[in-house]
Amino acid sequence: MKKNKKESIIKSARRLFIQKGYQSTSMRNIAKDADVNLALVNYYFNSKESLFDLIYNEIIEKLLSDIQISISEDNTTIENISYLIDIYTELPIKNPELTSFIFFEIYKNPSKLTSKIIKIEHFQKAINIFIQTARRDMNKGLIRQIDDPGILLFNVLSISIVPFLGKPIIKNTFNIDDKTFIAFMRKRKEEIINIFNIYLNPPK
Amino acid sequence: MKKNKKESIIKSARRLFIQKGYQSTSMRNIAKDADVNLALVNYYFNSKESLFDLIYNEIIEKLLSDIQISISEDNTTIENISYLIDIYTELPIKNPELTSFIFFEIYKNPSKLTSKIIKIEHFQKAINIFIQTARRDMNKGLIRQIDDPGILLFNVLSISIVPFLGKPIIKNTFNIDDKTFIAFMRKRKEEIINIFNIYLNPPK
DNA sequence: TTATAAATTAAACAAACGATTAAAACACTT
DNA sequence: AAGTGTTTTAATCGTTTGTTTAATTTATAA
Repeated sequence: MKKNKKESIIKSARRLFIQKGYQSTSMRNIAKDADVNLALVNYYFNSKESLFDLIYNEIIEKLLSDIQISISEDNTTIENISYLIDIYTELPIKNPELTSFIFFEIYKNPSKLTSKIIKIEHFQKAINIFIQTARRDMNKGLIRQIDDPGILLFNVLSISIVPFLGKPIIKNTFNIDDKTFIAFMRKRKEEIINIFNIYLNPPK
Repeated sequence: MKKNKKESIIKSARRLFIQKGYQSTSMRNIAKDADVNLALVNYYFNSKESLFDLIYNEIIEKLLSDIQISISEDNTTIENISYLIDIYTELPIKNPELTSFIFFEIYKNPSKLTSKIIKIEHFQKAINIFIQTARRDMNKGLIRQIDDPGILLFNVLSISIVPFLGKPIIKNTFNIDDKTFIAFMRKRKEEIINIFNIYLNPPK
């Protein structure tokens, strides 16, 4: 439990920022949680905002790199979709509170994301690969002709990431525990893949 | 601009709470926006929290009643799905900031939703109608055999509501304006209906 | 008009906030 | 052991927060 104090500040800050958001997390919260003097937080990280930015960027990069490694032109479109759904089903199972953090913090300050545009170029690149692969598979007759593969990708991401945004709603509404919820999500994962499989199957 | 002061406080509070969330909205913000003395806010509504609850409940009720009126056993499953997608595509177009407000405030305090369980009974009722209608249409051979119609409903809701949670992300990533965004959403609406149409079409 | 209640205000409360200061404790080299 | 730079601390700064007080204005009724 000794450990480097700087590290434990980051650890506490990450946990609290993700759990309660920027506004609801105070520097005193962080200091107390890390078992460290308040002034030390400002000593290492000059301000609350810069500490937050550190954690924010860290998370965005992780998320974008995940989407990148799952999409490849060596895959079929169906495979790309399956991997995407899999990753974005499993990732929030491991980090249950991450998605709503992302959404809300971006929502409140979209420009912060724009400043990370360099990393987003990789994201855009992955999108292009997905679209090109889909066009290729359309020409091959492997999948149905669709207007805009970008919308398809968007729909895949939408449907896979939403449960974890709405987790508290779902858990409360249907009155289920964490284990049941995760089982529900895994079952749903197969179902979603099935939906896109059937949808993309070219009509005879 | 005269109007009842109590009403204009509610109006300002609603706008600010939705826009900035609970924590980032101060009583002084609200008072100034409503052009009213600070103490008057506490005079009419005893505390910040109870003022927030008022608005919160109002919004939840609106949202749940919308889902209720779109689902009916007189519809086919395809119709139920189409109406749902339509409503939840159009609703956030009119109230762009509503969805992320809902998600985040529920996320931070799920128990607040539980206390509205009476209203949620109506929601549950609508869910049951959807499921029964789906089972009926399965027996009729109108739609494909599916394991769990609840998951289907859940997927429909997921895919239709997500764009507005991610609106700032999308707008920034793809660098588009509001009009283009709305057009994109409307186009996508047809696409989504199409996906479920094809998916549910019973295999010969 | 006068009495009574409701609406509205200025002022202040204690508590919490992010940030800074200046001093103390520590680690390290010479 | 003395000196030096880094790490850590207690204390405090000026603001902002939600809420309350007590006084004042306005509306209502007798």
